[in-house]
Amino acid sequence: MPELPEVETIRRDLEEKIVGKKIAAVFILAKKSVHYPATKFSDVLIGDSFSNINRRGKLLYCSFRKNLLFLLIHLKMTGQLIFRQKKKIIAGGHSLGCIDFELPNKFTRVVIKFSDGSELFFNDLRRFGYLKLVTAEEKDKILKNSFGIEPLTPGFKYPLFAQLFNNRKTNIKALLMNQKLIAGIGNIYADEVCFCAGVRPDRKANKITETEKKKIFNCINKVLKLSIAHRGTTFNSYVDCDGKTGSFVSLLKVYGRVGEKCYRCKSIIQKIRAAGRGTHFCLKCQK
DNA sequence: GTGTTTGTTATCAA
DNA sequence: CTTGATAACAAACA
Repeated sequence: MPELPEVETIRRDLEEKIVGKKIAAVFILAKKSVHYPATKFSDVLIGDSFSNINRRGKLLYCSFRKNLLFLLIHLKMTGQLIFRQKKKIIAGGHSLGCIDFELPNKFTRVVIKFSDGSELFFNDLRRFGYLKLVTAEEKDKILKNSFGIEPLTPGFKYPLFAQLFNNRKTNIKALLMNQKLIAGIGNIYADEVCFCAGVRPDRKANKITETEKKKIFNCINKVLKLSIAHRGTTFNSYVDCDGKTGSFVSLLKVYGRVGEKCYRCKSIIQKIRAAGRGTHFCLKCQK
């Protein structure tokens, strides 16, 4: 379940690993995962190279050196982007510079092969994610219409954030997960931010006090930054571009901890359904 | 066989 | 028109 910290980790990895490398071949193993005619998709990419890897919320968008189209990548729930250097076979049959699982595997949907022999694998168990080619105009339209304030940027200022609460009758969890209001927060970080701020996730947005709003604002910055520093949360299928797990899972305070003791007050973590999602919180620490 | 997992969109209601 | 709540999708696992 890649959210902002996981997608940002992948973005930074890709920037380092694939930018400038010449694309030699593209293999589309699942047509559904590519939102563009398959042969044309390959034609556009082959011979070109990535020039920039950007992110807005949970969406990656990449530009190319030559072609003017943009590649949008959404991992949805189970998408992975794994980069593998060319296999180096050494004496004894072991290989160097490889991750410890087989690629491609049965969840590999697209493979992009570079001219130096390295490969990028798009794996997606649930097939919700996609690779999509769009024009600059389409890209701009999507970025403008689909996303609200971007956390961790200079534009993420408290007064702007506080405005989102005005006259909103929905609960704070739904507000935090609404991509058109704030970009990048999903189910895990919505729960973690609410715990950090001491606010129950099912509280109505328009009943949240000024002090609480400030706490929520600060907690968004704090939680997301800390998670990025730990290369994200691996709960189910998320891995970085080396196929490695993120370690923020060990710092989760409430998500996935139903029935366990709150680290802060020792009372039992509750689980309810809010905004249509499994929602975790501490009765004592969150009001 | 059943319930659960979630990012996003579709749909319907107010 | 806006907002909100809910279902649906997909696929695997316990």
